[in-house]
Amino acid sequence: MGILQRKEREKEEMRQLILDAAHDLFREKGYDGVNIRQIAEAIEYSPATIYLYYKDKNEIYYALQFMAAAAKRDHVAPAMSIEDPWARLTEFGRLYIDFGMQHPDWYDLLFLTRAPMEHIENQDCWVLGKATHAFFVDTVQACVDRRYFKSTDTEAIAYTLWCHAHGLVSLFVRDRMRMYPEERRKGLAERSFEMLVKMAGCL
Amino acid sequence: MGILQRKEREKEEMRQLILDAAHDLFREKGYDGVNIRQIAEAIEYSPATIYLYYKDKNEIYYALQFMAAAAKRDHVAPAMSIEDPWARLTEFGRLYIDFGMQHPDWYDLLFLTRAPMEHIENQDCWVLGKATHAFFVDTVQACVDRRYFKSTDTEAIAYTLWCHAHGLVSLFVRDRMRMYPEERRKGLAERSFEMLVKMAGCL
DNA sequence: TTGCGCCACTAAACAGTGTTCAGTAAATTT
DNA sequence: AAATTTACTGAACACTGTTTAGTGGCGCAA
Repeated sequence: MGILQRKEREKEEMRQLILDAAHDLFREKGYDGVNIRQIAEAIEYSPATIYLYYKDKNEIYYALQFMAAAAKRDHVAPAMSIEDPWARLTEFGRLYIDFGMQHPDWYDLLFLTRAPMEHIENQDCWVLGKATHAFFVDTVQACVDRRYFKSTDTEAIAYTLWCHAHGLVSLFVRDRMRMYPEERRKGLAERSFEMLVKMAGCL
Repeated sequence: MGILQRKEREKEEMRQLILDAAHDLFREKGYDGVNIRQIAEAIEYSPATIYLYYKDKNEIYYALQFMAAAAKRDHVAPAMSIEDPWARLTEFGRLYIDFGMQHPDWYDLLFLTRAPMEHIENQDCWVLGKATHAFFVDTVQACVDRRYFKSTDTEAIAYTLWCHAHGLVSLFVRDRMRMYPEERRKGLAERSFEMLVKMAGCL
């Protein structure tokens, strides 16, 4: 039954080929600028062929979103092995923001596009995101246990920190910092993060 | 020359008619769900007529965005007359978040759609936004002057507060709070805001 | 009043999307 | 070798935003 296996492998390779092409085009032209015909041309197949491997454009979208979630997890992974909860938390925050700044398109895909997780098809991405979030909350909990915060409302603390990091990145990614000159934006973001770290002790 | 005046008035009325129809459809179906033909049908004119009054769909978009900016300004206006800077700042924050929660579509239009302000056509909206932001920064400055904060970095303080409020609203608006059960999300947001207010004294 | 020109308006088309379908040729099975 | 299944495609469909070539009526000069 080697033929079936080969076919299965070829099918998977084709799915990956499509995804890689979509990914390249996406990074080059931004997400909205890519259409099915462009992907088809990139892999030298007809547009209709794409639909033999992905149900619709959304499925490609979801697959890319999963890639983004994995990339984010890998980006913040170094923080996970830090022993001290407080150092782990701050480094996690720093890396989270760093990821958003370095990969605005992926951050956008993960957190700024409209409700893409409502479809069951994208559960993989959602599971990954929940795992990362759980790790984050656990770290906050560890800090709470060691009395790094005044408050013991772990949930609210975690959410407040997340709000700040997400707000910071998304204002940057969606270009809502125009009142500050270009060259000062990153510096301002860094000062704000430092400020939050100091302030967090008062939470 | 009353005829010219009448024509001018009719032209303006038509522009408003289109805008109102677009606005209604937008609130009903969300922004992406509305197209030119639907707007045309709503006002009982042909699609081509729309283009006699607005250069393209973006111009309608910009006009709606301006309406959203005005609605936001009106929503937070009550805070502006509060004497005490600290009370003014907290009430301003509360109303800002309240606006986002009550009008997610408008908030989306203002702060979450991709770089809509890069076009000169939408300078009106931008001017309005900058004015509101300047008011916000002035209030923070007044608090700094009265030593409500430890830090004297007005810019960073203002930005940090904005990040939190914006992050809070946008996580809510773009439905990224799925790890919390529906009925607890608003409560969590409120606890987070209260926490920030307390924490702000440590900034 | 009459005829000319202008102006608001539109039907129909165009170009670009995502997506589907009938047909084809090759690979596989019988 | 014949039958069937598979992988693929050209051409179409339905739906976008937008443009164009008119058309009919209104206002104005004669």
